[in-house]
Amino acid sequence: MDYQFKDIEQKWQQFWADNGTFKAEDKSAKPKYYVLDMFPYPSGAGLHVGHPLGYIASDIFARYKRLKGFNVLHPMGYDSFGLPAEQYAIQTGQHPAITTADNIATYRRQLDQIGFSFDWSREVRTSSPDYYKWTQWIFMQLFNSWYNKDIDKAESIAKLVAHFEQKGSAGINAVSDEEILSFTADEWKAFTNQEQQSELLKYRLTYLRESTVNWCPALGTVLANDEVKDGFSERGGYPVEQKKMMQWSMRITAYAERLLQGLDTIDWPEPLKEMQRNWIGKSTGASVRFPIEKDTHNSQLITHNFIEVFTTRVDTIFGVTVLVVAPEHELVPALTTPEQKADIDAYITQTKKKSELDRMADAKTVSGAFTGSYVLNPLNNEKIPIWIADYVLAGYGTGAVMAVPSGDQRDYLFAKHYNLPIIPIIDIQNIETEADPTKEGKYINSDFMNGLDYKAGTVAVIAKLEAIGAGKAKVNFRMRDAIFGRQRYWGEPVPVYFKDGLPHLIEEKHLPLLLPDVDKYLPTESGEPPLGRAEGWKHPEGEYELSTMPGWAGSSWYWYRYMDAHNKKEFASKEAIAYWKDVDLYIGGSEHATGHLLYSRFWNKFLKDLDLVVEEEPFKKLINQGMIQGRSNFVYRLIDDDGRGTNTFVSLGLIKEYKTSPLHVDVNIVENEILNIEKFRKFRTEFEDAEFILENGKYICGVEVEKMSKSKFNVVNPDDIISRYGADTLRMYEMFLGPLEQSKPWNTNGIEGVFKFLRKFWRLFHNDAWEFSVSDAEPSKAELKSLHKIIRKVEEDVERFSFNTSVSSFMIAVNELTDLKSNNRAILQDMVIILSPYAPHICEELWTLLGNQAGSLSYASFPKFNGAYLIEDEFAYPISINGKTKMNLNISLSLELKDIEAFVLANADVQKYLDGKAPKKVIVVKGRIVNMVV
RNA sequence: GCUCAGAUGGUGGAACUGGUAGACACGCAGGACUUAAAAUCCUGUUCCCGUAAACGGAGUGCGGGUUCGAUUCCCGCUCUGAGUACCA
Repeated sequence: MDYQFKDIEQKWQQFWADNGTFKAEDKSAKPKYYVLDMFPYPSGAGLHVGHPLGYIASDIFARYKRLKGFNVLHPMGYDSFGLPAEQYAIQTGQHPAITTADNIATYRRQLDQIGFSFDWSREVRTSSPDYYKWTQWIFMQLFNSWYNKDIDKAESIAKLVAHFEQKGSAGINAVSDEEILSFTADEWKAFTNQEQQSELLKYRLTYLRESTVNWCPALGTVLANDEVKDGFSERGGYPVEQKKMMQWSMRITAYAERLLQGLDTIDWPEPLKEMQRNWIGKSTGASVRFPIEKDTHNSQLITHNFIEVFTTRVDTIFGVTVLVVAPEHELVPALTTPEQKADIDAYITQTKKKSELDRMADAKTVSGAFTGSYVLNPLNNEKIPIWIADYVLAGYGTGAVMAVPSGDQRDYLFAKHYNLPIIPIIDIQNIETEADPTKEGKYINSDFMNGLDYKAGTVAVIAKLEAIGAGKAKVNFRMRDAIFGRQRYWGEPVPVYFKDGLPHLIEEKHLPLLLPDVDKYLPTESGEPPLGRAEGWKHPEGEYELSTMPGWAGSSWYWYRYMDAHNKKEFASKEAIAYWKDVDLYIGGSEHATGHLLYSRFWNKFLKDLDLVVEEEPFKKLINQGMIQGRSNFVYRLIDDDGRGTNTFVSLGLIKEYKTSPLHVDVNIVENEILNIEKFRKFRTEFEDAEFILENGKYICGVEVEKMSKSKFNVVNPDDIISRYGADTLRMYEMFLGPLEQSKPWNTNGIEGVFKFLRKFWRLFHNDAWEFSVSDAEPSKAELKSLHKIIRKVEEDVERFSFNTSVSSFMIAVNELTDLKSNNRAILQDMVIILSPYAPHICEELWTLLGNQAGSLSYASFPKFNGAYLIEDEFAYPISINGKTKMNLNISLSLELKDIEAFVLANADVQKYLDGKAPKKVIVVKGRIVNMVV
């Protein structure tokens, strides 16, 4: 029979599902291997052809590892809480659970068609109560923990309480809020329960505090920093503003250093690690306290008598000529003198009006206002004016900087603009036109530092500041604690109720705290989140928390649930975690670099601190698959003399001769840039009687690479490809497209080649009448050579994730075997095993036709490479003169270098090239090349 | 601005530690089969000169360098893509 991909693929997909072929074993003598994909959010649009790219790669790898004798865990699930289902619910009233279930069904059908070897018995859905029970449980563990810096680990809050009871707050080195109390053991015991709980909240790893959040009025919710792009929400593109709110936060900053250090221990793409490093943003410097000049400030309002700054160049402290604080800085009202009040107020109003975008666009304009107050340089008591300016950010460091105009360009521009002094502090500094941030040279104008270099100077100045209590070395991180609440419906309820204004965990036995039904998915009239509408949803002791968890909650631990997906007692059993440990290979997009991938590492480290998991890092190796972009096609509509569009279309090569305007055309009616005119006439009714100006009898379309989207008519659906060519072709073609990690436009132009290859492979097993026919003869030398070449090549390629080159090699091997007219059973059976990770359906079929037990292919052994079959006794040496190849010469590989040289020089053709002259030098590299210099 | 990745035929791409640049595939051109088309098969296909072949020349973004030999290593530049940004 000819290659009937439809029947074959359906048959085997059914077989795998019925027989649980890919079920991973929890106990096995085989070594484990865990291959994970980033699970999808099941959107209503279904999968387009770009989505499966990573899944295909990981599936090939998983199948390959099974053949190599590993017990492979390769699961799939859905990140099914999220905004789109809720937006849809607001518009239609349909419960997000229903939308989500529908979408999941579509995804599942589409995924099944591609023939993935997922162990579906372990499927997880983050929106299922069986799952989010454990998300809530982990939240409770975070609530019950604090970070002990002395042992650099999270510990139970009970331990902290015990310490407070015995020794008070002395000796505690914790990551906490800034305003913590100092108390003795007796004072602690004298606190009311209320006071104690309020104090403990400042230590908990998940805590409640008023913070400035990214509020999106259009979405009615708070967004994380990584969900905001350029002042607009990533989803929907709505404006985002800053707002102060009581919010749940996660103390991820406690793990900043470990998150940074851990990057050196994992095999991830360097750009991705770099993004996390930048996001964590560690900078080493010093914090310095500048005492406020007593006479000038409004002493009634003052809360402390100094301004603290963070600087990475504390060595430049003698160059400070102005202290600049953020307009939002808490001391601004106190520092403003009556004479300057009008200026300051005007400036603050002006700043508030500017959106974040304006502020960025305005980066070059210098602006600011003088408060009228001064600080003193702690090292020489010089009076330094205090200004406010919006180039200083309230959210970074302390919201105040010591400006050194000679060393920092922004400070330089500021000083120039407002005529403030600029003091050079390094002998080789050139500050005529701009700041010079050099660290070379010796200090001048710097008191006791004069003559020292950067290293010695920094040490000296920090020592001095510490001695007088005005500063100390400090490490600062850019990363902020992560906001953990959303004012939305479709997320995990926070397992907390409020009593007397303080949060309390619900009892563990009452987990999961189920998401209640509501009449509408909108905020209440009083502005409470949608959960405020749930009737009778109340804890006996108080009101439940009304926000839900953010999208990243459920995805921050899901890889553990796959290890033991149905456990009712634990998020995963100790035994399962001890066996599967961590993810060996994780494939997904780089867009999660500073979101999911950072939060997951954070939760993992936390779970490790509690000895609930065994590895410090969750994902040993990570690969980013590239984005598949859309490839849009255009037709060119003729414009008439009045400037109106006509119903005539001009082929691409002729548009220079006419006046035309481009128009997106559905890529599914264009093949190799040639428009299918009949289908085009049916594309839209207005084109029914369209006319065409053709070239060579064809209409050629224009091409552009854009994002894949419905409005651009460039979405290619895997279902269409599969019904035309089959899943095996789709799988191989997606790999053939180019290197996995590279972004590339989708282009169906070459798919025929892959389809032809599979037919050619099928034909090796069949005679001219399409009857199955293989020979049991001894394989020939040439056949064995082809086979072992491909064995080695595929092993090398798969191990370095170079799937595109192995597809080429398969083509070469099949071309060679076709030329050899090979139908040798031994050879072809091994070929089937090697190809099966890429094209599993056709291989299963041929495997059974060869007489093997159905379904046993997935656990067959990958053929062993034997180099003996590849040994050659001759090599066609390229003979080059001055590096230019002139001819090839067959020479025995057993010859020594000297003999090769003699053999080459004795050759008549070589002599012709040399024109009778002796070469100056002859380079012979055995098995590679002969080069002569003349 | 900063950080990172990349630039190879008409197209997607290959060349793993410096050793025959353009594998494999698409497209295109010519041919076979066919009443015809589709499908299939064969041949050619980096560019330039040349009727074809032989022969010759150029050639991996640009300009230099190291080397017997550079797509690969080094220096400088241009362009493209991604991330990030008054981060003190």
